[in-house]
Amino acid sequence: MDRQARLARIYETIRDIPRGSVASYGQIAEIAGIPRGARQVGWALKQLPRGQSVPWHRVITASGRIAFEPGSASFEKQKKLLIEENIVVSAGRVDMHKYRWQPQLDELLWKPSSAWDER
DNA sequence: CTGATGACTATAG
DNA sequence: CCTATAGCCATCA
Repeated sequence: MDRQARLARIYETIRDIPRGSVASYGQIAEIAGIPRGARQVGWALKQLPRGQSVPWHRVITASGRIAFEPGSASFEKQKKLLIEENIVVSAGRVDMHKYRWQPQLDELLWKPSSAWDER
């Protein structure tokens, strides 16, 4: 799998995170078929062109923290986006037990689920 | 090829 | 909770 394909799979997986839920870098990597690729997910998001429809803010660390340095512009931006979808962010942290995305098997097998809504 | 880097993670103290 | 340590792995100088 080349770089482009990996980037595409990572972005697609993140697009599947429903509004109001979050996922960890490692979780996204696994679902995208890249075991132990947490750092690659972080790298992919850093490469993400602005204006792309990828909910990058729903990706946080496995411990429930926003990966950016607290107080930084990026940190505040992500916090704002999370709060906008009613996710509680306290001290830069999110309750993973409460908000962690738990995809069902059918969601993973049938990705373009949104396509059904279109017809 | 080599070593450094980092939007990571798990574990130990 | 915090620090240290060790894995991890694509990418880049």
